[in-house]
Amino acid sequence: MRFDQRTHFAGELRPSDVGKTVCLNGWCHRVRDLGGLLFVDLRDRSGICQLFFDPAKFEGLKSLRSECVLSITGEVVMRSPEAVNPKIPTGEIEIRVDNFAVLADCDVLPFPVSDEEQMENVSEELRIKHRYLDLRRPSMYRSLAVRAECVRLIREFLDQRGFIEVETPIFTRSTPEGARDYLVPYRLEPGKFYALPQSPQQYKQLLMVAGFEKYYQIAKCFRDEAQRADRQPEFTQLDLEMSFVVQEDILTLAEAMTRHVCNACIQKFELDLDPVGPFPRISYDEAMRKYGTDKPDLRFGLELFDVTEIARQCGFGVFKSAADSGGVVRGAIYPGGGSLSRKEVEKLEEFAKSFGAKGLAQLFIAQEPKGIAKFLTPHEIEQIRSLAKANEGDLLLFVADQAETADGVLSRLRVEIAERCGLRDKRKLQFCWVLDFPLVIWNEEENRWDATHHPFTSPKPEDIQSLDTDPGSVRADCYDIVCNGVEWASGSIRIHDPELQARVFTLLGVNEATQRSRFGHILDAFKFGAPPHGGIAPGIDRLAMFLLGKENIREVMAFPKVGGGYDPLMDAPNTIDQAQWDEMGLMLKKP
RNA sequence: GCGGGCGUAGCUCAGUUCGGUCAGAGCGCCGGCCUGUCACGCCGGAGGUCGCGGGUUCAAGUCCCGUCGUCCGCGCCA
Repeated sequence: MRFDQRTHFAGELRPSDVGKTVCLNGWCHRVRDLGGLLFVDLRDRSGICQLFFDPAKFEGLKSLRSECVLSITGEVVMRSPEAVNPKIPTGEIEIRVDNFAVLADCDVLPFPVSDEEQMENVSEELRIKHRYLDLRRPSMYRSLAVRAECVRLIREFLDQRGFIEVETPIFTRSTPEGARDYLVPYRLEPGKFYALPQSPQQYKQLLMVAGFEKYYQIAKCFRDEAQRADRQPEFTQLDLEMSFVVQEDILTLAEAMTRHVCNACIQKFELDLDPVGPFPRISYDEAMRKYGTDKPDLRFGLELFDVTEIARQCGFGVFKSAADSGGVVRGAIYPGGGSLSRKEVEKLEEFAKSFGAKGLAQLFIAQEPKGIAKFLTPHEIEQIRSLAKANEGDLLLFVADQAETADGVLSRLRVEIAERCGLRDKRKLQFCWVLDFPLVIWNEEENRWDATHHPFTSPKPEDIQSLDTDPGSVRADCYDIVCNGVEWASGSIRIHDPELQARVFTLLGVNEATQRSRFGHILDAFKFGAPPHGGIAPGIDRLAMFLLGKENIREVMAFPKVGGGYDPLMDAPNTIDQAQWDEMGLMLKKP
């Protein structure tokens, strides 16, 4: 089809363009047919401009339907003062159309594309099935534009500092550690499979051995695990690695980059966010002690407190037995919670139970303390009040259980309390560093040590001596960036000494034969002059979520999948032809 | 793997408590009217396997059982 090329973008026309004859290409956003005159809002990537049609001059105006594709020529004219629309940037002018052509018709739409308010409630599956329509909405375009700008700023920042961007393979080998792999059958040897990378971890270390020194990649990662609002089966990380660095070098670089990228985006897109400040640093131990989690939301205080020692001595059976059986008694503070109704407190208890608490003991701080006060002496109550830094009118909530359970419950309760108290400031992106993770944690079920981060993470040099005697006490050169209670980036200094790497593998229960078969390539590589190196990997999708204030990762991905990893747009995954089964040498196992 | 919410017109929802004028609304769509709208307005109309299957009942959108889909969460996510 022939059509005239546009001379201008619809959203950029202003009174200064009055008198010009322009050609616009775009979509029919909305039609207003007043009988003796007709208006169309024409939309393109840049915005919206009102078109004026004189029905006396044209045939076929009935073919102007929502979301059809239009090409028009006409003259830019001023609107009369009372006809100005202050809601849109082009509202002072309109186009008097001389010629128009419908380049493509549009069927009845599955959802109201032009109505952002109604689109809020449209089912996600339907939006994703017709994503090409959903993405026509200016708000969706803007989300992807912010995301693209993040990536552009990252590239610019790292390129200026001498990094080289390298692509690593999507077809690689399975590493049974960590998440479940996505597998791709290998045609030439039936029974063998590629795996899609959970991250480019090993490749980037090999690039360090190769002497690239400063590498990054905007890398697709694949993990076959259950989805969440902020997790998709395939997602994107900024993967970066540097040689001849210590932990401080990575921290400095990553923090500077993050602040630069965020603040530039906030400014460019006029995002509803305060500038991102320096990142506080806290140790893993401190995070666990104060917040019960290694990803604390630091927009507010509400520190947890530990009353195990008081509990051990007290006359309250629930507390005492928990303390005596190796558990803990920890608590959270609800400022002003003394005025909550019984029903509201019950809701908090239900909340706690849904995360595994057996109960939620309450202590109301007042002239006449209530709740579990009757089981405690005035001295004990005062000790607890002091530990909790509580004042009159506050409510203290306690979980008595094994430390892991108590922390799990209380860390979530703390966030819930903050939410109810309006302490989760939407304007704030509170990044922080969490440092000094333990190298390994004991896996009760499998009866072995697991790597906290991954098996290539270096122990702190000063802790290596305890590797064999007291592995649980060994800290790692490992660091996370957390933002508003969400893990955003994770990194470490890597082991570059094959002997130390072998010792760590042995600690993790990976025997020598398995080390050879599964990690031989990287152990070999390290024998040929591996430099000290380390890196970090922040999530690109989540960064876009932070900046846009989105709770859902699908809002910042062009073509996301729904719940079970299903893509309603492509109808994938799907069956394959018998010939493809045969060619792959595969058969379906009968259930 | 588990728990909870939702599933009724193209879209968003009401109706499900307590089975019986209960096939409804707004938007969209179609037709008509309309010379300054911008969520245009007014009049009229079409449109439904109440997710699917089974059961109870004289009678099921409504109650029971099963199942599928989706959303949120738990487990999982080196």
